[in-house]
Amino acid sequence: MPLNRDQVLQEAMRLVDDDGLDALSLRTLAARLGVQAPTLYWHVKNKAALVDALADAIMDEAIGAAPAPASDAREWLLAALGQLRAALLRHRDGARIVAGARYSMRRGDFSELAMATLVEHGMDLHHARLLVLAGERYTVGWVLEEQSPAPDPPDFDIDALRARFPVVTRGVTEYFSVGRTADDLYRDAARLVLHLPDES
Amino acid sequence: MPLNRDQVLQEAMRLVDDDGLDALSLRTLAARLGVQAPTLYWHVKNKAALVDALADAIMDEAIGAAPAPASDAREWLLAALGQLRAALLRHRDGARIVAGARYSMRRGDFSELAMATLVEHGMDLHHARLLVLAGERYTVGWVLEEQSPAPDPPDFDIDALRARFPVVTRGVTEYFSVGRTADDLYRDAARLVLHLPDES
DNA sequence: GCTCCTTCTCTTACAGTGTTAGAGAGATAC
DNA sequence: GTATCTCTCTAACACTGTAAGAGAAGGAGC
Repeated sequence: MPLNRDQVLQEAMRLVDDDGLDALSLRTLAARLGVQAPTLYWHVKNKAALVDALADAIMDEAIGAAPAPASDAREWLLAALGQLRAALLRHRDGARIVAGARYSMRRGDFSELAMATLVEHGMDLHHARLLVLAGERYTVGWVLEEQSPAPDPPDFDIDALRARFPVVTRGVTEYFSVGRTADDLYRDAARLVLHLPDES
Repeated sequence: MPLNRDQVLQEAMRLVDDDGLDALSLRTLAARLGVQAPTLYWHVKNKAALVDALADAIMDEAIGAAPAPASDAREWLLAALGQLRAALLRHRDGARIVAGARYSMRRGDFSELAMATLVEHGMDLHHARLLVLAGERYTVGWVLEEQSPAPDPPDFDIDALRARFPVVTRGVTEYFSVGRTADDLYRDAARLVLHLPDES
């Protein structure tokens, strides 16, 4: 049975999940599919289009996981953005893939869904747009940072950091000292962005 | 007179500004400096370190342009983030460069400056941290999107977009129909993120 | 003057990348 | 039985980052 496009995309996603976006080469992908590299060009226009398709797949997960309309518009948006973050985090380099996508209609689909839902809840168009734009870009920027690999020991001198960034390190220890998690941090900052009442 | 590291970085930045990050190869950079590619390894550890240095340079511009302490803490942060955005926009692919930097102390310097200023203004540590984190990541995510090249005509069918994204396109036309600019959009959304009173 | 050492640039080479051109196998349609 | 379509192949090109090591130029110490 011949190879098909879906298998290519699926295996590409697996490769990225395993070894990261930088490890995605057409030759190694082809090898995992038991095929030669140029064969992939039958199923996919080029590498950029392949990565765009991965971005679409990730955004599809986010859209599919979007919550049902809730009582409060802003709470709904927070939940939707939380699902976006979860979809990005689910795949290694997910934020980089989505942020780097050239032509992704799914990005627009997510915005459309979010704005339409807010407007349905009675929010005016102007505020819905600002809120969705801010929320999306905040979230992508956030996960981009979350997924960027931590420096290794030689460059990671905790004492030097404490000396150079006293206020920041105090803020970090203050935040996490009471058992809060990285998820809490995203959510707390997101609530701030979306003008939702403090919860912690 | 021998080449030195600063000239390498300066020319690398010029190359990126001219032709984009994807056009930055050690061979073309070397050619512009009248030198062979491996020579660059004397001045720079490797290409990743070179890009990190570019990120540092961009962040230095942002830090150097940070405003003097103002009367209102949040207004100050808005101005500082505006300068961050300006520094990113000043260089082609600036946001990609900064977002992709592996080991940049300057990122921390910016956060430290921002948080320290907010705390000096009397804001409590907890809120300063959330606000700075949200503001920075929002801004980087924003400019990342701003700098991603627009699709070319074949893929850019305005009518198809209007049909697929009715609410979004209505929002876009509503916003820009009264003469507002892309700068306004960033600022309006940023004021929302930072809980500053609406200005437009 | 001579030697040593440091600083900087060179040539050569390697293994890997995305991508194109075009040949060819295998099934299907007429 | 021939033509067509679908899919995979081989071979090659131009390019990438990077390593190894030779060699030129200049100053330091004697």
